[in-house]
Amino acid sequence: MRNYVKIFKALSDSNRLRILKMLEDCPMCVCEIRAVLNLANSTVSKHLSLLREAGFILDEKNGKWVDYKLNDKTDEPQVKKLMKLMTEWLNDEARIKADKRKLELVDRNKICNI
Amino acid sequence: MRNYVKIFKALSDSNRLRILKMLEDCPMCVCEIRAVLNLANSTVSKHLSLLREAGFILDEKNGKWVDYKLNDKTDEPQVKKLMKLMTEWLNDEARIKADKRKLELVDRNKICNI
DNA sequence: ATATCATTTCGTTATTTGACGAAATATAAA
DNA sequence: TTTATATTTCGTCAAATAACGAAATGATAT
Repeated sequence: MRNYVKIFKALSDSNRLRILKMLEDCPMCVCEIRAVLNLANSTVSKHLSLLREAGFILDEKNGKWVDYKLNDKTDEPQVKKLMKLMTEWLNDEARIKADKRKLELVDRNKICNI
Repeated sequence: MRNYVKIFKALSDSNRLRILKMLEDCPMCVCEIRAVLNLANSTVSKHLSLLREAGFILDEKNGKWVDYKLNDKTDEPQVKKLMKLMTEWLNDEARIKADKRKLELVDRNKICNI
């Protein structure tokens, strides 16, 4: 039960939904996500840790960055099912489409250097 | 987007999940739910209004009671899909099974009269 | 019409959440 | 090894949430 609540809580914030939808396109580091969402770095980091604890994403060290990506191969059936649904949902939302466009222009070598 | 958040928020509370699982078995009034969950009447009423606003349940006047029931025929695809999943999920949880057993013993003519 | 009773609304309180900036950590580059 | 920089953790604050009891509402039954 507790785990179900954790999973649904992870999905019940618009910034976290935006993050998940962007990660469908490609892995991203904290400062790339920050550049799109216009949030503080620490805020993005917190959102990512909630998504990770719920099982939706994985992190991977990559040079000086930490890349976050969807946990596509999860063996948790609930998470797997919800991630599948999420790929079908929200695709027509203006906000989501705008995020994805903005994401294409983001170059981690330029936008970092806080 | 706002609607997605509302839907997931509705599912991200254990008392609301317990309510939804009980409603799979039969419609219930506020004081029946209250008797199973051991919450104040007003608290149950609030949970029900959140579930209703998210589209998961409907209410129907029935004599002096208001019966709440699952909104099985909803035309909102997200709600429909999630309700389908919920019927498959949580069935083995001890808490849910206990709720359903307790529910069978509840007689609204006896347990109301607060 | 009045009394009864299920439900909702209101006001309050404690807890959780989402945000921030600053400090701590860890890795890469010089 | 020092410096730069990406990320996380910590402390704080404002807003949202979940709980309660009391009061208000609405419908039934006497």
